[in-house]
Amino acid sequence: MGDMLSKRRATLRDVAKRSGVSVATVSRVLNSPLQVSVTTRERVQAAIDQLRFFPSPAARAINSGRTRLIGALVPTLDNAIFARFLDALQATLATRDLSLVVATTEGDPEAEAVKAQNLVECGAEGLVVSGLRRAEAFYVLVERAQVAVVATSFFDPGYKFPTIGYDNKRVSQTALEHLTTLGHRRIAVLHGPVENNDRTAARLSGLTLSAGLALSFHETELSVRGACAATAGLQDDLDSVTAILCLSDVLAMGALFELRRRGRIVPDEISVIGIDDLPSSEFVEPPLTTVRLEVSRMGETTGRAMADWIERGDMPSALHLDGELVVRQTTAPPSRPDR
Amino acid sequence: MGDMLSKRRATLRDVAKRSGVSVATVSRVLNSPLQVSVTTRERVQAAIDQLRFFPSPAARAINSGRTRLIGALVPTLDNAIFARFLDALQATLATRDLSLVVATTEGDPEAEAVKAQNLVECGAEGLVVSGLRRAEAFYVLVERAQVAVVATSFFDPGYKFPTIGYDNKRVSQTALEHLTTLGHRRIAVLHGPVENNDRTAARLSGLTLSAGLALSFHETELSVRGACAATAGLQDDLDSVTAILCLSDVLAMGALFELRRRGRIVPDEISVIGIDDLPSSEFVEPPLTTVRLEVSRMGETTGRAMADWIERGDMPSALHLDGELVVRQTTAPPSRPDR
DNA sequence: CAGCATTATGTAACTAGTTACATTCGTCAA
DNA sequence: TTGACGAATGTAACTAGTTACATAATGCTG
Repeated sequence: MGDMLSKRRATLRDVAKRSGVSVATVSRVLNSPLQVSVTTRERVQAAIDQLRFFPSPAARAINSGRTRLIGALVPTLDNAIFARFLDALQATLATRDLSLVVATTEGDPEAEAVKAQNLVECGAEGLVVSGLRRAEAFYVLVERAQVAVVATSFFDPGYKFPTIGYDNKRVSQTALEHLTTLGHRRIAVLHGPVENNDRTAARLSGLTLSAGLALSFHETELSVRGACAATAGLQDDLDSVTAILCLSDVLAMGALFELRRRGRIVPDEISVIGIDDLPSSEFVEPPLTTVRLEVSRMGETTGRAMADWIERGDMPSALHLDGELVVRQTTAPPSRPDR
Repeated sequence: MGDMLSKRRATLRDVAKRSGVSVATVSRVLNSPLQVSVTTRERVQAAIDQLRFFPSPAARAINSGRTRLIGALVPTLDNAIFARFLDALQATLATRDLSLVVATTEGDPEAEAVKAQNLVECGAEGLVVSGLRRAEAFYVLVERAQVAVVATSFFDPGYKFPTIGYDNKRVSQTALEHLTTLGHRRIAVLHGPVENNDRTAARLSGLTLSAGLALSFHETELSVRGACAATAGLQDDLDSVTAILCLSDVLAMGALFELRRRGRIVPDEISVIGIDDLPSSEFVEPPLTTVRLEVSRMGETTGRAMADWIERGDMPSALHLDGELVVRQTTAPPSRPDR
């Protein structure tokens, strides 16, 4: 035994020396063992085991020019939507032997640019971002580092990068139409912060005022707690309104909770609709009517698109995913149609 | 202008040639600009810009011996617990200039070992795993690649790797004690799959039968839907039992939902307690009594521990986090104390 | 103005692998 | 016996950076 010398990690050269062959042969044992005769192969393998040799990823990367790393930039992981998206993205990339590096941005484009720089510096060959607002620094970085970029969570064929996602404007329209079709005319809209969240902005832009329609907008923190508070803050408005349109399910849950606390019966007295369709949306009381966005499909699609781009060089084209209205039990015609 | 030559990415040598200095000088401009005179610095910078030079991460890594990458292996991202954990972990690592590579294992140790191999091959200097069961291949890998490993989601000072987490046994005992203190004696226990989930197993092991205590165990898929079905399946048992102890909040939510559907009043007719304290646990109806596990603190702590280990070489010691009983409104003394 | 310190820059040897090309050796056919 | 071929292996030059050391150029002091 001669392990005592191992202060430093063993290198290819060490293995070569110990087994009395050249570095090339050791490299072959690692990468194309069949090219090496059985006897030497075994000898080299023994040396590898004895020295506990492990090839340096960096050295391999420098030769192949590949890191097999994809970076993802999302506002937060602590949100079922992004978590599910990343779960699917990671799984899909894994099937293509790509690993996923994640960074969170809090929705701030400047932070995104900084984190993107980090990701690229640690070797990301491609970046997945979400939302449409980028900082200037981001474009500079992409130009410099020549990384592939796919933007998700929205759809816009005219965007600087390929986009994979929903037409957020249309999605909120779907929700609104459902309410208006039922006969609702005076509707409160509950939405998360518009600042740094262009998906919210896009969804809002879908809610245009048509004749006889009265919309009141209420911004709140994007959380159950926030939505509770906002619903509580609606106060008297609550009486003048027959439905609450929540721009995401988390908010709808808060609204439902607060309405129940105040003894308002949903959907008899007031209707509620969300957007997203979280796993738990089906299980709140009453089960939530919502517009389903299949984020895990978005994740898969994004993963495939990115892998194809990186691997085969075919830059993906923008891909539109459709939101699907899921009618459950929180919406009904207004009890006292007011118009 | 002379950009037309840029078929290949520009290297340090290219920049050196173009600006008429040596490679060392270019390297200095990049890493310690103050050592270079203003005039040459500007000249070099100009060349860098013109050639759109971007230093190769791999080449840097090979010299520094550092990749600044930490790998995390979790069963899934599509679970608020792990997502929050990773969110905190990522954020903490980011403050130490480390990036997080994630891989999901579905709780399968074999899959974990394979993914761990991938992570190490793409350069991870440390691995964060969760749960205590490892595949043999995992140990071999760690030995070979000399990576730092921190195990989370449980606490065991005698474990092969430093552990950061809860004493799952004690956590479930806390929940059980709360119920017994209230006077419950006949309790149904709802838990997720034991296979490939040692946290569940540990929690179960905390539920020892003491005199006069009757526990019935019911395994189900770890989801709201699964818990609904399981609760429905309880059928007649439901009458003989005064409380349901759910080994995680997701299950408790399913139980609550199904109980309401069946017209059982919680906590008057039956008590329910969970473990985890999800963000929404406070907002279900009625608000869920549970044992809070601060996974984001676990994430922060793990991040710090890992960074210290990697950076300063101090291997962390096992760290125990306490679960905290949060009494809300789903538990009460049994209405018809049976004994 | 010599002497010496300081600053700026260059040379070349590192990091740890991969790989094109050259060499050696044995086998078989002519 | 010689030439050809293929398999096995070695040599050395790559990959793209960093850095120890050497050298040149400048400034300041005595």
